[in-house]
Amino acid sequence: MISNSSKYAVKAVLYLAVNSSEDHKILAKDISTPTNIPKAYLSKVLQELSRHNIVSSVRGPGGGFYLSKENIKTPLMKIIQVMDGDNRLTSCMLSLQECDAEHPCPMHDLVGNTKVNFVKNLEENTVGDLVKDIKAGKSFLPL
Amino acid sequence: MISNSSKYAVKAVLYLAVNSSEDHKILAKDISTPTNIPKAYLSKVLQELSRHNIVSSVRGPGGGFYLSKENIKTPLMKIIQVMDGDNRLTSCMLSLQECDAEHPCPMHDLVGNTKVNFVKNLEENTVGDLVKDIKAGKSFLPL
DNA sequence: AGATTAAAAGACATTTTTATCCTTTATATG
DNA sequence: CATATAAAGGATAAAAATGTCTTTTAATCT
Repeated sequence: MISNSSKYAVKAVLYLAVNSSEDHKILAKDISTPTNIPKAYLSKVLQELSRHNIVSSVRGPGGGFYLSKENIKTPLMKIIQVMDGDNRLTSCMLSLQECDAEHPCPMHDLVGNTKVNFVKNLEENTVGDLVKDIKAGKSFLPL
Repeated sequence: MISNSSKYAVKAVLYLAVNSSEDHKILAKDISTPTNIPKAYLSKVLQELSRHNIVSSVRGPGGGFYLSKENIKTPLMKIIQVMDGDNRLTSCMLSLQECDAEHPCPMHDLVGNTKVNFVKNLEENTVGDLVKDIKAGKSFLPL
């Protein structure tokens, strides 16, 4: 569905959203351990996320990763786009060029609405929205 | 969403469903050309599909691939399961073990219903169902 | 300034996916 | 039976995804 890298990215961002702040930054290794994401690979993921302003980072002593107020407003879709590219979720199920509602491929209607809803949800919901659910006990990040 | 191999598989099966029959078998290379699937790779895909009774094949002169009456009843989900395994579409968005309706991960509800519907559609619809749509002009396989 | 800390960056290794090529086996036909 | 045909099977190659390691850069603190 989405790549491992995307899963790692979402997990790490949510972990930061729940546990970090501008004055409580978290080291890569301290995200790696509770999330079970290999440290070196996670570092690469965080680096990429940082480059796209999805997470914030500071080097040196007292440094680490955290989410700014801006970062928290990131739509989930952006995380997936950065890690997996634009096409993985949105492209035609058979990778045909001319596939749309008027000229659907054989799988289009089968998947069409549900996929569109899915992507819409990812675009409309931000990191902050998910954190609200976690804090309200509506969903769980087992760490 | 689904792998390239799955896309190739669905395309090839639909091509056979529309163009072949037990007394009009089609060679791998004659599927490869119109579908733009690399011949050698397609052969591997067809081999795998044949092994799982999703397509039928006969060797030697006059041989080739075709779909039997039974083959046409194959649910689309089976094709994807054979090529991509069981988990790609159905597993938790964050690959967490304990993620279900009662104990949802943060992305579960965001995607949950739409994903369940999607998989249900793939399970309920067969190759033959898609062919009906194609023949009725409701969808298009551009070949 | 020098030492230490931690992310950024680059190089490299492994695994999986995608793709190609060559040999073998089954089938049909002269 | 010999030959040609076409899928099955096996070996190999290239590309992408995943994972690791080392060096460099930026920041902090004596």
